[in-house]
Amino acid sequence: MDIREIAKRAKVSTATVSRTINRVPTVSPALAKRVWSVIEELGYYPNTQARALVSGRSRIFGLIISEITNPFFPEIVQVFETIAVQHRYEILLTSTGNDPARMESAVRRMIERRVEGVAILTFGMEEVLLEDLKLRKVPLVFVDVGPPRPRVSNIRIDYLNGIRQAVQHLAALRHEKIAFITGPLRLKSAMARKQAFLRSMQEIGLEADPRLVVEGDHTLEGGMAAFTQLLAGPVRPTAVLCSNDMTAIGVMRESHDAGISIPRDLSVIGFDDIRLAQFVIPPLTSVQMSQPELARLAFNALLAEVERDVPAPNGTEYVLKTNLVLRESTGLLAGASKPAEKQQ
Amino acid sequence: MDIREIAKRAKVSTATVSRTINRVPTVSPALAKRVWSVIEELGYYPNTQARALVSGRSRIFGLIISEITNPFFPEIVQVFETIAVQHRYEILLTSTGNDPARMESAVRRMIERRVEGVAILTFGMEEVLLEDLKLRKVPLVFVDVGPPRPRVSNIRIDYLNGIRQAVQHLAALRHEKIAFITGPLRLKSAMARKQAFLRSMQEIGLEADPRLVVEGDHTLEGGMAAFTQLLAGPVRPTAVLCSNDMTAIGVMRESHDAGISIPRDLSVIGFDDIRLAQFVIPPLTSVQMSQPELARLAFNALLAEVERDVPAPNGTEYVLKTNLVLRESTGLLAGASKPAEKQQ
DNA sequence: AGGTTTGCAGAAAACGTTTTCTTAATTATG
DNA sequence: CATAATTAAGAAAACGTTTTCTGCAAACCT
Repeated sequence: MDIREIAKRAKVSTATVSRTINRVPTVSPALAKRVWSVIEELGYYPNTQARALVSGRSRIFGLIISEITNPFFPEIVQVFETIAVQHRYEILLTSTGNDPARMESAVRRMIERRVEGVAILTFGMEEVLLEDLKLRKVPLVFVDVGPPRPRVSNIRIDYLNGIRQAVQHLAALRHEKIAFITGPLRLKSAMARKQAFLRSMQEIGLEADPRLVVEGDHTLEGGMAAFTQLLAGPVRPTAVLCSNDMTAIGVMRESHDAGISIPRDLSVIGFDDIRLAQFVIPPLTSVQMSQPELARLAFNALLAEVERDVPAPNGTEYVLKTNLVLRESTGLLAGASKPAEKQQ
Repeated sequence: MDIREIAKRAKVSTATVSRTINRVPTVSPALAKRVWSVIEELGYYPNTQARALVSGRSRIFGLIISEITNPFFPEIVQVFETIAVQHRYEILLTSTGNDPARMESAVRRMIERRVEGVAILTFGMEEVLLEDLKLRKVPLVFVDVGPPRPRVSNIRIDYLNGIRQAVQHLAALRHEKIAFITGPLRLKSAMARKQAFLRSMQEIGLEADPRLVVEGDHTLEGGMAAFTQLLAGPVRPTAVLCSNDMTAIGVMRESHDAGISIPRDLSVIGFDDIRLAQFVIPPLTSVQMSQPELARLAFNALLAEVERDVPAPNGTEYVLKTNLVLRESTGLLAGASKPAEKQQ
């Protein structure tokens, strides 16, 4: 059943049916009513591929993430999808596992489906592979990529704000031996978090002991391994800041096994503030990077680019703040006396 | 840039280009080589919507799940997507939150995109809304829906196997006051799990105290609430079996706050065996329902239906087994003596 | 009243492929 | 060697829409 069938039964041309469906105002109410009633009656749904073909608009956005099984991403996907549906867009989702081969295949498939834009939320693994997309003038939005280029927008995460709060929070609790477990350092975002940590330490005159900075991989297991490594090292940290929440949860898991009590013997801070952070024991203090907000920014960046009729010379830069949210995984350094007492 | 451009430059007809791309064997190697080199040179990617339009095959499957933020689903999505890509299919993903309105919109969008099949993994919220799909003869695969119908396959979960193991495991540890926290009972799957529990209890002559069966909602918070309700009740359970892992994790969280030690004071068993179950403290004993396997079954069911040239009168029924996996959240009833001692 | 807008709706072209139909050239057959 | 069968590749139709182009009638101006 197609538009011609509708046209025939409503005794109008296919053009009129098309105009009716698309609510073009020039079609007279009488005809429109007739057309709609036939459409209802036959349960006709227009064929999107035919529409896309002639109109040149697929109404599809691509969404590239690292791993859907990483709890950081599902909420982003959820929000992105919800907004997309509201705007009558469909989304083509791919987890690439940060694997260049899979990224390439994803990009290719998206081009073949003629997506109108792609949000790349892999936090720093893009660059190389996306030439094809740029070449085809597909609007893109990245996280943490350099300065905006034509049709390429950027969401800059203000890591420093939240991480500084975290470091200062620990310092205020008298911690000085503060460890940092990084993410995989080939990710720009992981590098940026590490830099923000180092800088925050320096700002308040604390030495960031290189032996207390170890590399993780943003997974729970990676967090466990990294913490084991810290425990085996020469300096025992009293607090550990992690590049993401899964890492922090790994640390909590491992320290439980090692009989280290949180927050009594060790303070732990995560990053991302995924939902699960509220539910671990004890609830995890974390630097929040709002996932819904990130999804919204990414979608709107694409939409703005698509709907712009005068193409801007460059994409827009958006900024996402980060903020510390206090829970129960941090505490006063064991054995630290209160300042008042110290002064006496 | 389109197929005609390629044809012109390779000095062949568009038909030949099309045949080359689709690896139709009748095209001579010499021509094929010429065509491919032009394709490479120009970086040409075929337009999927044009292909779909004329061939009548969209190479898209729909995947409807309850909530992507529920940790049970991401792994399913992951595996489903991976297999789909291998078969050159794309997937249209929707979380419906079990909301009929969202389900309806999802179905409509999928029909408009002319999906070739839809996997509905909502575990028992389908029925009503899918008439449209059935009407259009779209192959479907459900979980836990009744007997197979034309073009509708079914994955039957063998709940009893795993739940019986769980109940018998608890019984073997001398538990008798075994509570059960259900899922939302409007889900058929939740009902089925509850029934399997009741039956397993009965089989071994244990009374399932109705006061120990409370309704949860398959969320962590729901688990906390349900357990609180149990604690406030007249009978204190020594073990609790949960309709899914998130519920069980909620119970663990709540019992920690209430100073109840697991497994010393309380044994807890989950259902699903999501990855997180291994990482909670203590690691959660759970009834495994393999998510990768489920995803594979669902995809293959659709693929089989699509590739069948003689349409079978009915869809196929697949069965997914469940099995208990032991970890550390279950233990001998406090105060129970060993059987040998008892007999002395 | 005669010409010029304006408004509505149909006819037909276009979108980029696949696929069917045709044709020309080659190979097999008696 | 003539004819039939086979093969390779081009021409053209088809897929289901949107959109441009046309045409006609009604409304508007001097």
